[in-house]
Amino acid sequence: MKSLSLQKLPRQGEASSFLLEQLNEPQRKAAETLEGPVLILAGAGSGKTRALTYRIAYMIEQGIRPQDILALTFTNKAAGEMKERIAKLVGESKASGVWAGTFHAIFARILRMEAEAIGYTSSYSVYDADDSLSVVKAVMNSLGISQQQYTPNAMRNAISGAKNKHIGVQEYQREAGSIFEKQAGLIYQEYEKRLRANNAMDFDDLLLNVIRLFEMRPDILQRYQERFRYVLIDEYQDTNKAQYTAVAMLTRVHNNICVVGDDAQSIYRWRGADIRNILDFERDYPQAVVLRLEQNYRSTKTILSAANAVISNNADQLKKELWTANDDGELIDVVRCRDDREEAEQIVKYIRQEVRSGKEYRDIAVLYRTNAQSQAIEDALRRENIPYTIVGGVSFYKRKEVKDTLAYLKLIVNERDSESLQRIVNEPPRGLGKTSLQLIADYAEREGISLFDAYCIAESIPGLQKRAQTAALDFSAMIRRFSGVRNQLRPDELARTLIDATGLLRMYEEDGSDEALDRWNNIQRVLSHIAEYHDKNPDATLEQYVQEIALLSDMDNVDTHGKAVLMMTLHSAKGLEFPMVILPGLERGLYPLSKAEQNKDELEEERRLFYVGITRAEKKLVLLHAEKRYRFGEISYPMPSGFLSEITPELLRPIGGKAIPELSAWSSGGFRKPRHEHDFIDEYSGQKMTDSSGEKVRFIDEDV
DNA sequence: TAAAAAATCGTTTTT
DNA sequence: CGATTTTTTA
Repeated sequence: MKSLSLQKLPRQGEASSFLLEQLNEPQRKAAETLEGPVLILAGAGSGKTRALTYRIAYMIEQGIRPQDILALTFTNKAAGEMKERIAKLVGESKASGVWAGTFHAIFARILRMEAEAIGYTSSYSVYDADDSLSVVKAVMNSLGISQQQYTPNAMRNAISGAKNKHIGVQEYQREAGSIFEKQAGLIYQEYEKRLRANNAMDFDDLLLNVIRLFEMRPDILQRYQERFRYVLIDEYQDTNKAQYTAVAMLTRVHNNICVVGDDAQSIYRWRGADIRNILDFERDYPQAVVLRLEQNYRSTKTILSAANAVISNNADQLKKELWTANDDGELIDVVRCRDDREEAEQIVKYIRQEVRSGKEYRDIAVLYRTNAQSQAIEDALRRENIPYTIVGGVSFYKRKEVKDTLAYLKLIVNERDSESLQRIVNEPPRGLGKTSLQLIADYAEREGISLFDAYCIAESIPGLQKRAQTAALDFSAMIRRFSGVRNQLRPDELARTLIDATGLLRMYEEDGSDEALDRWNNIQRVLSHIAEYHDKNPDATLEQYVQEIALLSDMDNVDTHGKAVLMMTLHSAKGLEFPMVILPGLERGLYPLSKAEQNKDELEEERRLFYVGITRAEKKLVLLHAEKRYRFGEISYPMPSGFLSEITPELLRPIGGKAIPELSAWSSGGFRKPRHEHDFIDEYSGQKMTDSSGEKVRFIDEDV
């Protein structure tokens, strides 16, 4: 056991390493305090990633073996960037030895290697939220629980919530009080049974099963404890109970755990993130060294003051004071718009103006609360020929044809994956309708065999039509044919011939409509993606590809250096920064969401989200809100967000109406009754404003 | 069985 | 409003 005193600790000014010279004082401390628990409270824009990468580089420089280091991040993108930056500091060969990835990706890898120990095979399937929802529906059906009374989504959330809190079926059922919870307990139990039967894990299982593995097999735990002598965790404020537990187990022996986070940026409570993990770190690790990175290098004084003012309204937080040596910068524009359409036009205007003054499109980001908001803005940008990239939304991987394609691949890797099987058994149509499917499923259940095995012996299923029998047999034979050669063929070739054999591509080709063509293209994209993957990982099997792709998000492929304005949700924007940030939709009911307004904790989370949004901006921040918005196909007249009045008025420049005197009145609830549209136009039409470039701009009445 | 028509829903945020 | 699911019809 090493102790701190054995460590070579350079005194102030006595830089021991070229690396450390490039850091400020607290960053350097963060980088050189290698042994024991370390908590780094890193404010927004304080060079957190820099401290972390230099720390790892310094470790390697100090002779720690790269493969002893485990760095856990929240997104694949963050992991990739970290690796890249480490490689720049210590060279590719050393950097590639470091284990860096998301919790889910790293744990999935561990589980693939140790699958047998917990009753899985290494070719287990990973179910995303959609898959698991569909299992919940099936379970509710078979248990005879009405989907009217409780929505499958609510049930899935209950199950996932329990898992994130590391609560198993037994415990959940024991603690269940309400009828809802009792029902959820039953569904939970059956759900687990089915996933296991399918040799499948959902996202939450990737964490839980690692804990189970470690609990059941101390020998295996010990191996990984030995292996990961140094563990670093980024975005610690967003870890959940399961992640906390797994990491605690891993680090118990060497106790070299270094976590970085900012409680003010915790925005995943709804997904089970437990802010106590970071708030209680000092209690959990009494010997912990606590460091604060409080100098912000990113934003102007104005932007930072606004952020500080907003977040100070939250009660529960660790004390830190973020400051900056940067200039005051421009005031923050608060733009009041007539409706969401005008809001989009205003955004266009700002982008235009910024580009005219010499900025690139990529310097600008539009960050919204909900994906639905992107539509109106997207239309306006397209109309105006402004290049843009939308992150997230309807994810590529969530599209029907892409999921179908992957389901075929998953099935040949894991025949027990009944979820994937049901998805594609009649896609394209093979003459296997609802009744036949039900008949086969019932038979499989009765005989206690897997769904796939039932398809293989379709000829002996009573009541099944001749035509359906042949279809089922042909289908299962095809799957088996490919399954048998899945380790002989190259993954890309295998995938291509399989998809060819399924007739999926042909179906869309024959359809010929624009939509079908689109789908055809998407399938081709998947296939070329596999080819690309094979080029990069020549030894990887299709099995590995299928498992890795399940953990990929749209965010991971975002090009922040491209030539387009970026549009995404605030959640996706965490960790990014832009010279100009535009935040639309600052209205009550939307931001904060109406659901959060009643609940203090949820309201505070919304506020942290706003804080994240503000602190993405380097130079210029624009806040917009509309007085009339289409929501749910209906017109609503929302009040401006209460968050707006939390910003010191001196930092704001109101545009589009007499916003200053009214801001506080609005947000304290003094907003007038929804007015009729003609009132509105009477009041504002023709009104002229001056924008920051000094030119006359017409805000209303400007129909494009 | 499959395609077309009608009804029903629902909205945070995502690894 | 738009996507998805259920019902009707060929």
